[in-house]
Amino acid sequence: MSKINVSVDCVIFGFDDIEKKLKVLSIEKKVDPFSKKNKKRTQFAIPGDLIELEEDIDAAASRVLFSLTKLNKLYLKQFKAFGHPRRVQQEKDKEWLENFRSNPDERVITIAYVSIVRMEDYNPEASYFAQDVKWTNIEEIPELAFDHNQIVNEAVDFLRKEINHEVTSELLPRKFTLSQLQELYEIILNEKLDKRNFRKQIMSKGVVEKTNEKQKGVSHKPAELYKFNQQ
Amino acid sequence: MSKINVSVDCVIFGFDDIEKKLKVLSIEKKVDPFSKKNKKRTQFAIPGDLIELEEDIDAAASRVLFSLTKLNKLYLKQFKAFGHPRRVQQEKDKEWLENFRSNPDERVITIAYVSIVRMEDYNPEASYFAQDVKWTNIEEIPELAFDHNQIVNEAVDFLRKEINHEVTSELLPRKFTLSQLQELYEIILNEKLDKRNFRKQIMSKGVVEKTNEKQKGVSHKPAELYKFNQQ
DNA sequence: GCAAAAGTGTTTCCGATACACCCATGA
DNA sequence: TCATGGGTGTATCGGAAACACTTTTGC
Repeated sequence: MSKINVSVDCVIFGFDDIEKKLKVLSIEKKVDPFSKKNKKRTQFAIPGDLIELEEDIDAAASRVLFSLTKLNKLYLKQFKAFGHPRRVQQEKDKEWLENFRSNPDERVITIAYVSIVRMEDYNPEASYFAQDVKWTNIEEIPELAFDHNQIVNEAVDFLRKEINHEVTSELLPRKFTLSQLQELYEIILNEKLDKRNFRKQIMSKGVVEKTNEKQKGVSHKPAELYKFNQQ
Repeated sequence: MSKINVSVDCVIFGFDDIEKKLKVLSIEKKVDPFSKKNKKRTQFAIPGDLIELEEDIDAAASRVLFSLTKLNKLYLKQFKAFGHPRRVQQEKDKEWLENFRSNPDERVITIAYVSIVRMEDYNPEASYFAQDVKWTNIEEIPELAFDHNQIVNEAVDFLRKEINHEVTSELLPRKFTLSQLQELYEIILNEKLDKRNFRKQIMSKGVVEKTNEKQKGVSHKPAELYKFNQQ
């Protein structure tokens, strides 16, 4: 008999079109479910929970994410399993585990997922053992539960390696300027790109096309609006 | 209470320097531990087993591989978790599960690892529930237990994508010719490479250096012997 | 007319590819 | 002397990178 608790954890990146930042969704966990809200003891984490007995892992990731944040229908991609035997046995996590898990001392293996969304398209709402949900700049992530800081760091590397037009097509309004698209790449990759080279590259891949509309009401030359090609 | 069986499965590639083939290590499982050897019912699989309660996943991969094949000290790299709820509930696997698992009907999530070795450096020996171990050409893999065919296929893709000098440095004798190295790449990638271009590329990366020795006893111009640079 | 971002081409560099002949050895 | 694999260089192509000025608008 060697059955083990298995969880999924979701690193949800948010592209903030206003602040022009890449953020990560974190939940603030109720540590003690019976404490008053204003005398709360809390802890940050990324959304995650145990998977159910007969549940597919990918499905578990979706369900868990929804149960804690009400986010729905995200494309979640598995990127790595984390399973150090004591990854949930640090002092900082003890109280929460005792209040929310039937076997708080037992190890948990977790399978981590990533996704990225346009922040303004989604409105996460805290639910279940999350008492708050928020977006945090990736340079300002606080101490998280368990080994979640490590998971987030590896997810950032994964995202930067895997970025492509399929990813970015979900992160802009339907009609967008090439400068917006470039800015998005710059934010994810955390580096400046050359405007002319970027445009050449995008156009040569043929993934976007002109809409024949232009920006309006900007106090500079209005930009052409583009859209992603279907498929 | 939602604890789940978690296993590791190891896809061990072998580079066969004689036949010049890429192979995969498979075990022949005892299906019924009490049957006579010559009336055996068997089934092929890649080496894998449940992980233990307090065991690190990477450590489990090493232990399980050793327990079934006596292979030791391989560098195993995690590449993906597989967790379809019915991945161990096909008819073909039933008998083995009933004989070797205390809860044969229960789902198992597995975390898959890859490694690659020089076949002639390792001598796998069947052990535990393996009654035979063998190397199979990757084009000739039979039906395997569970979803192991899928796991092997994904491992091949992973290997081809990740091939580099660190990988290949373990697969040749300490002193080798550039033709041997090229052949190794050709076998892993399953495509012919241009001799001059290959040499230029290898030399420009500076990962190998001359030993100032030459092949002996070959009935053609003897080749220079090279070695990998330390570090 | 000024500030602000949009838009646009050319040159350079580098790595990838294609390609064919002479060399050293054992038999 | 012949069969075998070893060893070598150059030209071409294509993508990546560097780089600066003109245009259109709102104010």
